[in-house]
Amino acid sequence: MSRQSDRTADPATTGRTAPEPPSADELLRLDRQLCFSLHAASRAFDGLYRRVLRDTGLTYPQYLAMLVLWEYGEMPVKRLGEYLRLDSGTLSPLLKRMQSAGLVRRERSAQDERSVTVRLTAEGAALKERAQGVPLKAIEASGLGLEEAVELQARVRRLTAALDAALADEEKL
Amino acid sequence: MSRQSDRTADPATTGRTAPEPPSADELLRLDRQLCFSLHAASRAFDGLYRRVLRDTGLTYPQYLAMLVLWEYGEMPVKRLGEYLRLDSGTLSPLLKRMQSAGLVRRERSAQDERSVTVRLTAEGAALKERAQGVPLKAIEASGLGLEEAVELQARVRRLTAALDAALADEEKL
DNA sequence: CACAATTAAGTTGTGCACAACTAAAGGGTA
DNA sequence: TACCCTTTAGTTGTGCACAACTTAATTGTG
Repeated sequence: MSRQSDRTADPATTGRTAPEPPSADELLRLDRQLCFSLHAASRAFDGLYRRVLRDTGLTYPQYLAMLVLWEYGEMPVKRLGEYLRLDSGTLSPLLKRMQSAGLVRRERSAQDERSVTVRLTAEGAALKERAQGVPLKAIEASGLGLEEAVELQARVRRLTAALDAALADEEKL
Repeated sequence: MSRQSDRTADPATTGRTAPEPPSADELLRLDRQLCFSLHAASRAFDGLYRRVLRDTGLTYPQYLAMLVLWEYGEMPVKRLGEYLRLDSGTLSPLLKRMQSAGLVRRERSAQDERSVTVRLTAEGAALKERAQGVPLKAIEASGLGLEEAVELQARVRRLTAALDAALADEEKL
């Protein structure tokens, strides 16, 4: 049941691109395919982790925050945001929910009253044991080998860097 | 300014994996890197499109919906959701906003009163011209060549299929 | 035909992401 | 010291995503 457009061949699906530059319509079609794929992949990934994390009670973003805290220990909100690429507008309510769940505490720093230090509670630290199985399940479900996962990670990281640079460097675009 | 853990070597960053299976801690670290990268890449992509789409007034998900409608024309909400991998819980309010913006109309189908057909308005169809420049700007900002973009698209699509299959096939996980 | 099961769309509630803004603390310089 | 500027969190408002549920129309089967 092909749902292909009946008008023209589609270089993005045939894998053959004509030597002349693609038309605006062809670019829109490629854009559709690439954007859809990335957007859908991101949400599929979220869905997988939602499922795998179910019995830990964590959401996917909360799991990401816990991964940082498990690995590096307590740190200011600011630094956590740098790791997670999130600002306080997202982190403040996220951390508030995690505090309500008993996973972390937040305390104003004594040295710098502007800064708030995020610490794991005993419960939060203990949750690491229950999350031990998560990465393996996720990698298995992704159908990627370890090597492939590492390579994909590097590639995607370069992509992010390029996108952020484009956004930051040229205010025009 | 390495922020590496001081305890063990990190196969995910050194690019060398020991022959023995990775420890649970190493898997958590790899998981952190891969999840972060994918999640951050997705949001960086969103951010780029948010910027590039600014003067069209479209959000990124709205642009994705418009891409489908521009390419394939009117269709039921159900089918639009299949293209976009979105259910009515997301699509209903999204389409309502797009209708308020004058981009689409929604009409109950006469043949099947359960179904709602989504159609572009003249204004919505005309917006395609103003969006002609979007894909090129996006691809340039991503630092990908056309070939690379196509290949990445295929790879990411396979990943999504694997994830969805894992979610659907085994209710255990 | 009658009635249960299915399907399509919408609604409700929760959480994430981000822009724009506010509040408070810290740092630098005239 | 007094003032301004920067930094750090937090708040507000909007939109997306999804689970769970509701409503209404259609289909299938006895």
